[in-house]
Amino acid sequence: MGKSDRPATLRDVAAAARVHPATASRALNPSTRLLVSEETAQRVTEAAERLGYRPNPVARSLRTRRSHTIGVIIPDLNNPLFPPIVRGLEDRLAEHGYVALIGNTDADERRERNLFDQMRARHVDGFVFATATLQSPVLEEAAEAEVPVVLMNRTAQGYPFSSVSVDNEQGVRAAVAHLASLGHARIGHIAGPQEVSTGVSRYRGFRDGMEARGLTADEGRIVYAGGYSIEEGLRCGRELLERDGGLTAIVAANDMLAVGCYGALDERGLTCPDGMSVIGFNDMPFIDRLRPPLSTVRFPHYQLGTEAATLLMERVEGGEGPVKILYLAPELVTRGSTCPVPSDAGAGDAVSLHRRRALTGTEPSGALTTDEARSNL
Amino acid sequence: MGKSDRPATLRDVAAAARVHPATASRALNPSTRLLVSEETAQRVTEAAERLGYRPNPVARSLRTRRSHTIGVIIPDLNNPLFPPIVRGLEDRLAEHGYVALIGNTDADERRERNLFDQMRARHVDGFVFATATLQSPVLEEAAEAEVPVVLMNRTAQGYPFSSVSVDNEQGVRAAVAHLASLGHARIGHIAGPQEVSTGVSRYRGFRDGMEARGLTADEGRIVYAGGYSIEEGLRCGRELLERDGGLTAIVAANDMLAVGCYGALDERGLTCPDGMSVIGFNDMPFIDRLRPPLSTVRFPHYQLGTEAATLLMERVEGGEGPVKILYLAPELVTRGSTCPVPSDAGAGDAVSLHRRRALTGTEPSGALTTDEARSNL
DNA sequence: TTGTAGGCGTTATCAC
DNA sequence: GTGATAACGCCTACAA
Repeated sequence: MGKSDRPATLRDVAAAARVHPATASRALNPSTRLLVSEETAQRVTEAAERLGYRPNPVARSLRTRRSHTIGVIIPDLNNPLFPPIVRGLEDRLAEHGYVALIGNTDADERRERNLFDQMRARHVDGFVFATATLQSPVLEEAAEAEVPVVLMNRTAQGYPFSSVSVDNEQGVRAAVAHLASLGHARIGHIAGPQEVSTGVSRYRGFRDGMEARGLTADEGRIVYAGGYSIEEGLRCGRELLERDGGLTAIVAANDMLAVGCYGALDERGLTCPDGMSVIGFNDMPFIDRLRPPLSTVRFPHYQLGTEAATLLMERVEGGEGPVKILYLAPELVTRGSTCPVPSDAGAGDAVSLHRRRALTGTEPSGALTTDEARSNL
Repeated sequence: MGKSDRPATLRDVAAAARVHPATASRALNPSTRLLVSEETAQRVTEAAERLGYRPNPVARSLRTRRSHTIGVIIPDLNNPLFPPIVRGLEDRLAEHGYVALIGNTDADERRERNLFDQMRARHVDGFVFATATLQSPVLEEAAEAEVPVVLMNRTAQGYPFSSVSVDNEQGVRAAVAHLASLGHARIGHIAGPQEVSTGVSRYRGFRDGMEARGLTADEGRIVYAGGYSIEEGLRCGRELLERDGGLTAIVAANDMLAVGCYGALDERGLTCPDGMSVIGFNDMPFIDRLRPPLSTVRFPHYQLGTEAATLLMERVEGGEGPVKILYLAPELVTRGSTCPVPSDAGAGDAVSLHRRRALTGTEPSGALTTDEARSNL
């Protein structure tokens, strides 16, 4: 180990190995090691070891214009969906020697712009955006600057960015099919914000899913949330219940909205699922411990992060290459928040309807799981 | 804005302002601006503005040996307790122009060591540790290296580090007092890991709280968790229930353990709170939505983060100064997981006991809150 | 008040 | 294969 209090520098190593610093640099750098004789390379490596040499990443960055740092911009780390995603991202980045700088926008465009500028100033080598909106000045700017970008969870069209997201249409179609198979016909939708891809595609999945079952997706039974928050879920849930229309089930565009919706049901004295079936999207951590455990659409959070990191690394390290649009398959998880429609309220006997569906084999596309085993751990 | 594709450098600004780069540097740097004439300072600032000049932080770091980066080492971002803490930390750091590098140890000492080394290699200006154990080689090393460190949430003695944590004893004493006032006498404890300060001090709070009420903290009613996980809570809960001993209430050293304990109750067919009162610690996000909503001990998560950041900034920017040990006050939050002991099981009528307490004014120290208003949002 | 010079630690580009 | 040199962009004694 280095005895002096100043950490060993490349010069020190070079001196100890009796070579020029440039040679030491070559010997220590995997990609240039072959330029130097095996013997001296050995000597240098040894000296480095002995002195406890650690390359100074700042100096290296200055020279190579690579910070080995990635900017990750998300709406809010407090949303339980993001921690596992971020961990996947960080773990995969770490394998490549990169670290993440996390920024929260709180869905504020100004904050997002600000974070982007700050991170650019810090010379990050690329960005992962989990905040894309359909029209986004920041993405525009990123495209112009030709900085490597990957979109995660949310997508945007018209940009030359790779992306990883979930097949939202399929997920919501499966959710609707599940409700339909339980006999529900009057199904409401708390739609996500329509300036965000997930909001749009889940809305589309809802309409398609209804249509596929011969049900009508009445606009009177759709309320649009301004954001994916519990508060908005509460507001929209209230509005749906006020409008009434004999709803027996609600498809929320994500779990946070579903949680808010639970609150609205409570206020009305309605119990879930007997009084109203509710289904969410994301299967975020702890959502299986609510009262009742929420039926929802799951996707692999951690993998969303790792895949995003991999796509970005391809861009950052590999240079040019095809833009990739990656979708992860969702999976319906049925829990306690959905049940057959009460026989007096539905358009027929739920159980027999259920049987009929099962017989005709019209089960929803997409995998289906129950997780009784998991729900108590 | 800069027209060339290469970002403007200090030289460019100097050239545009017709001064020497050194002068430009002085003019742009707040702390040296007074060394330059107001007129030229003006000219330089203007030129910088016009060229869209952004100082290169990498170059600056190389020169000043300051990365304006802080290493934050936590057990696991997936623990819902940490996101709000991390946000507080990041927000406060951002005010000082610093950013955080987050590292997760998963309670693995090797990973912690590794993260510490990686971050040191990246020349972070300081560390926040939320992973301190009573005997910690990494902290030892940090102390030797004289790198600024602040301990957060968990503390360790014998190190010259400032710390922010919660008055754990007081919190648990309040929890015990609450249970006692409900008539509980045979109270069990799922203790946290005893190599961590929170585990020890909450255990101590439990013993003291029992004693203060004239109750016995029987070791037979205490089980020690190996970590703050749901799994360990489940295991310890099972063990407590197997041992039996006529428990009517359980104090868990944190919310995760309490959640696991819920699972153990389920297995036994016990309902909470009638069959068993349970109380946790942390009031982590979403814990108020469990079935039943968990009574727990709350502390301000976000502020824990901001205070840690402030303490670290004092060290990093201010240099020497007194070590500060800061405690945040906890607050008991009573929800649906605690109720009076059933009259046939307890050592007397719960309600009358409750009344007696109320009359004699022996309420627990520490603030007490119920959050009916909050629980449904 | 401003300019000069040197260096932070590394690597790219020449020569030899 | 190795050495010399310069440069990445900035800051700061020191000199003028």
